[in-house]
Amino acid sequence: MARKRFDDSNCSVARALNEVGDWWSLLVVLQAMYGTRRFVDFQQELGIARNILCDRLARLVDNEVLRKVEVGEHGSRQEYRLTEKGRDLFPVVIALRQWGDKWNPSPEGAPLNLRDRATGRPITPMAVTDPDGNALTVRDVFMPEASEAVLPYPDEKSG
Amino acid sequence: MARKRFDDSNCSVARALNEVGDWWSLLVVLQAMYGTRRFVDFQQELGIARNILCDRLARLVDNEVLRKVEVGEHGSRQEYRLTEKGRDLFPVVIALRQWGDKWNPSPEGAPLNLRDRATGRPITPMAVTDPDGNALTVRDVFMPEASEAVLPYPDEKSG
DNA sequence: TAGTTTGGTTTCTTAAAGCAACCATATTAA
DNA sequence: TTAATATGGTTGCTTTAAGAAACCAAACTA
Repeated sequence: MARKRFDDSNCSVARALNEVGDWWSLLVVLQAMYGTRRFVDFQQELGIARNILCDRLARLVDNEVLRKVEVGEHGSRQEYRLTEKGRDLFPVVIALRQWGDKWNPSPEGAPLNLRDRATGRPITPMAVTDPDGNALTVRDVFMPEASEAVLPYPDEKSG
Repeated sequence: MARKRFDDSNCSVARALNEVGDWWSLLVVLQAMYGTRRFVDFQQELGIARNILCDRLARLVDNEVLRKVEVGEHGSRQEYRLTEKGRDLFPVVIALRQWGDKWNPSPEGAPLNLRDRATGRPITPMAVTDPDGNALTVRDVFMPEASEAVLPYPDEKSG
């Protein structure tokens, strides 16, 4: 690939993608959210090559998205658990899932629905909102610092 | 790369990543949200190789995230504009940005802040919520269909 | 004591990313 | 009128990552 790195980008999206923006990392995190903790389980559930899984797990640990924990008496078993930083990717994963469900509906039919464990009620669709909870589209927002008043998204006549 | 494809995966996150899960696609979408529409502008702002940009734009058009529009009398100028599907990635991008700002703060200092164009008020942090707007963590939710009651995320004692 | 589980590493092949040069059309500037 | 420049690519080459499969060592299990 000869990938470009974005460590030093002053765009936080680019920096975020640097950590979880490759094909597998976010799926590993998702799988961890499903409860998977063991190397072999990640490998089987995702169908990922072992060397790539190794690399991704190590990088996610380096970036403190996962934590490697020795379990068992003699340290022969490891677990990979989400850190707070990792669990904090929940909104990202759910936003992506909802986008996928909306625009590329599952061939299987019903999308996965998540519910509040306490009340049994379904989660609500994610949206960017103002402090009153009103949804905002990309056209409703602007960046105060931006010199171009037109940013971030100019309206189009026919679109 | 010899990348694995997820077109037929019945996981909508995997299918979503299939469309916008590579290094560049989401940055192209982000740039489009900033108002960029022209090939050369994408190229300069992102510092992406031209052939890769070509490929990504074509794929985003194929996937109906972008729309290619001929502008100018003689069709010598094109613009790439977000479709509704593309604009609908706004929550994904913002969730990712907020995660990046929280966990990998900009070396430059202040994170980019977005405000409601109408009221000037800042957008709120994104969260997965119940119908009353209460934030839910990954530990607060479950999947009704899942045979394993423990899914999606088992609590850990020391985590 | 032989087999299995676990968590890897190594080697090799394939394919994608990045760079730079090239190219055709259209506009602008001299 | 001609030359330069902007635009939107394409082509060829090199580097590097992804994927598959084999190998491996420690520990547990039958």
